[in-house]
Amino acid sequence: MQPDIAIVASLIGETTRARMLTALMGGKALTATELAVEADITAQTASSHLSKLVTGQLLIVRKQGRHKYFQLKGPKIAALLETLLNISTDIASTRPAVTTGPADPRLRAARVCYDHLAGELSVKLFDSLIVKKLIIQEAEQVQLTAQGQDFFADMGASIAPSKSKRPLCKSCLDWSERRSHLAGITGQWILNDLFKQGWAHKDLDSRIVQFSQRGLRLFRKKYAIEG
Amino acid sequence: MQPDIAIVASLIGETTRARMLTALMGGKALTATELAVEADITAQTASSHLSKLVTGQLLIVRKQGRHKYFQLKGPKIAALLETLLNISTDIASTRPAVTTGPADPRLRAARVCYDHLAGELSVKLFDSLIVKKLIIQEAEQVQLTAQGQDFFADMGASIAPSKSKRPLCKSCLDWSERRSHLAGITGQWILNDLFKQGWAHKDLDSRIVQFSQRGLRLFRKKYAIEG
DNA sequence: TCAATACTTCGACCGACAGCGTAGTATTAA
DNA sequence: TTAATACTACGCTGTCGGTCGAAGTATTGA
Repeated sequence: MQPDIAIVASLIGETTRARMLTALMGGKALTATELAVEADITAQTASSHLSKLVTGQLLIVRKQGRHKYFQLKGPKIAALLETLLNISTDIASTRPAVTTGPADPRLRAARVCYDHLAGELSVKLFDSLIVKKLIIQEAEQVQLTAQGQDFFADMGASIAPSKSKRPLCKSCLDWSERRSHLAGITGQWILNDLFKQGWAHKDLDSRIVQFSQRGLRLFRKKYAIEG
Repeated sequence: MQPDIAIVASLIGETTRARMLTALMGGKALTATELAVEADITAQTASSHLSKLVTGQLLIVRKQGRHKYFQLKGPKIAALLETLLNISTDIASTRPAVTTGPADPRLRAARVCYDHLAGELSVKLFDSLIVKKLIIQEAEQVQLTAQGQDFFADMGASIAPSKSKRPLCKSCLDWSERRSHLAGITGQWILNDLFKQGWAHKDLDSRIVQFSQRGLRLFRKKYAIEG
């Protein structure tokens, strides 16, 4: 009668699979072996987990030669994982702090969150967009202002609304900064633009976004982020 | 380094606990025995599960005499469960339909979804609010129009914004109707108002919202819902 | 054709944990 | 005080499922 929450949750609720899913939040499709390495298990075990995740509809798989590329099935799944991540962070922080240990500073600075930018820099970006009135925030909803639409259009961004059901802008709670950053189509465009301009590249084995000196300077200038 | 998604997900990812959590989505606090009955297990097992859910920060507990009342820890948790419910529904519907079985028609008609109204009637309500331009919907975001604010204010609704971080309006995908209905503070107010006016009452052992003949008529009139 | 790589299937092991029976401790009611 | 109710602690059992080794199937490249 009621859809079974438990089957989806139990798919995520296993350490190894959770690690794989988190790795895939980078948005990039990964092969079975890459995911096996990521989760630190053998290929056989990985294969078993991945088939479960695919039949469980959390992942989709694309076969290419002798490789199989896995990725999150869609934004809904990504959103679910983000929500889980946020709640887990909340919980972890209110628990007798055992291992609050300082995370990798580069990871704190800038990283990929599914398909948009997260970390310190992204929070500053968010603030700057607010100050420049390119976006407005009400409660948990974020919207592009007319100025904002012009701003992005001028840079050649094709972020048409209504194309999909996905919102143009969406605030996403940053689990390292505990503040909002920008998700949604616009957030995605900004990240892609970063890479296209060559201002930064994504580390292969992690979610770290590594800026070049020049890239960081130009990025800050473009979005008026104080140094 | 990274908060562990798996521990939260695994708490939900067990059939019995999932049933308890779903039962608590009614928003009402329930005692341990009530939850044990709901999940069809003994009191001992229920006790064990509930203590896990409390230490896992998904539930809070209030002791009252020899009873212990459990409820979801907050709207975030409720939102997580809703998201899971939606995704599970999606998945269930695209799977070789084994048990699409017709749910309890009363449950389909009107039920409680955490703290707001769900089901056929709620979808019609949502449509009507759109038509009357009391709310507007863009992508997945919903907002109260000026007219809408007046409308609810005239009825004595104290739905002030910015009070909490919770949005005034929020669309919530209905798992029986597969369409949007209204959540958020306004959605909550509407449900409470329903009960206060005596137009409907909530079944004790389920999430069914049972309208009286008169209540249904007045409700439809108030929100201009076609019969 | 042969070798190397990528992934899957099968079978076995084993640890984790849901479930319950028994026996407790609070709290209420008579 | 006694009895009943609500919940909890402990120990046991049975099962589910994650893990890997070994063997097998596809795909690529030489």
